[in-house]
Amino acid sequence: MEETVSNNNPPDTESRILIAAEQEFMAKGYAGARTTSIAEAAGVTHAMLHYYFRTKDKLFERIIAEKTALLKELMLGSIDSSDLPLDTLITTLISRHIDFIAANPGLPRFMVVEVFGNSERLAVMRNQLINYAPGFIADLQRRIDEDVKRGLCRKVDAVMLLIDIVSLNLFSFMSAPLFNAILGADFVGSPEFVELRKKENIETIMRKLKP
Amino acid sequence: MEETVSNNNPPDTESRILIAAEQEFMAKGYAGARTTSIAEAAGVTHAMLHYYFRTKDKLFERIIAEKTALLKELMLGSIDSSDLPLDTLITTLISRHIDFIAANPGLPRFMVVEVFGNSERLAVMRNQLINYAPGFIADLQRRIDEDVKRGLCRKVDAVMLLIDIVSLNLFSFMSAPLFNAILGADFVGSPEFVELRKKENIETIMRKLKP
DNA sequence: CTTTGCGCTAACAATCTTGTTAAATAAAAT
DNA sequence: ATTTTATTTAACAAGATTGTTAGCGCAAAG
Repeated sequence: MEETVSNNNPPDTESRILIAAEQEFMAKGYAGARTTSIAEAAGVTHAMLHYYFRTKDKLFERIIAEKTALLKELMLGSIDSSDLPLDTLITTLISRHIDFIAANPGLPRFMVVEVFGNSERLAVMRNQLINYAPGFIADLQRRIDEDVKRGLCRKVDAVMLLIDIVSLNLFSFMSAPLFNAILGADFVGSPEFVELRKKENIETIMRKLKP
Repeated sequence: MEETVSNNNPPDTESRILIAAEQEFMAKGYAGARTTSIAEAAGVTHAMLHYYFRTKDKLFERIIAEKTALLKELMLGSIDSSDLPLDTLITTLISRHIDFIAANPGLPRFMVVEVFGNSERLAVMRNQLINYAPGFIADLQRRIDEDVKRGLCRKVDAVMLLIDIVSLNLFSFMSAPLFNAILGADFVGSPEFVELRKKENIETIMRKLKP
């Protein structure tokens, strides 16, 4: 098994670089990040960064891979819950998604800026996740269609529904400074805001589905 | 009156630099943009860029100012229509907003990355727009409350409603490559997608408001 | 004990990037 | 026509940024 970053031992050089790199890349993006700053933050010579990861690019790919793995976990978790009744499923989906975002506050912005907006990087990530998505979407559509027949749900496209959910969940966290400017300092990220958005978005989506 | 960029004369040096700078900054962000690339794309010596705009920073501020002016126009237009009935107002709001985004495809991403996510730059933009926002929000809340009393509308917070609208409208356009990967090449940006999102988002928001 | 390999450091180097400057040219004013 | 001002160019320069390399020390393997 590979060595993990988070154990009780003091982190070794490689881990320290990875931790610093994650912070720097998330805060400033690929173009804005400096390998020297990363090395400094990690408390190592900047030559060490190249010794362990060769290039800035490869170090970045490594961080992207970690983040992709996180998304994969999230998706697997969603698929796990897919035998719940439709309304419970969607409530759980939104709730889990927002909890995930709250636990990884910088991630949405990072993903949109560095991956979702970049076709090449997106293709790489897509290949890592492609096995999970289509099955889940088809499954969700089937579930919706069943409930439509029973008169419990309006006819809705699963992809459009997921787009709505992701949009509603992600945007406010991506634009945290904007929303803090509107709603008061440090409101986004507070447990109250997290719960508020959950409730609000679940309500919005449920009403969209009601016949 | 100040000289505009878009007239029939061949654009002068300053305009050419501005056009190239806009493209470069929108495509790569502040950190990723190179003044030499901008100068090259504009077909001028890179010294000219410094002659006209002194520094990369000042050039960037100029682009930000232009984009802020665009947003200001959008907001003014929204306030103009604020004497319509509530449902028409919101339909118009969403429709106008999405048309605006479709006419300025790179803008949402640029704004979120370079402004909404950056407290200092956000403060500058906020000062340019602050005169318009609070009045509009208060106005909208008053309109909602009126309709609530008449039993035409559910009790909803105007700020939360606007957050929902902006989230639903912006996110898919910001993540165009992601959505194209899901929905098929070049789907986002097509007139069909624009109209689809309009319809979908209006429907979503209307259902959120229904008593 | 010696040797091998790994982690590490310090110094160096190539290229990129932003910004300056002195001088040439064109345009405008007097 | 002459002076003044604005625009442009080419060359230069400082510093940042990524990446390399030669060699040191140390621990483990032989």
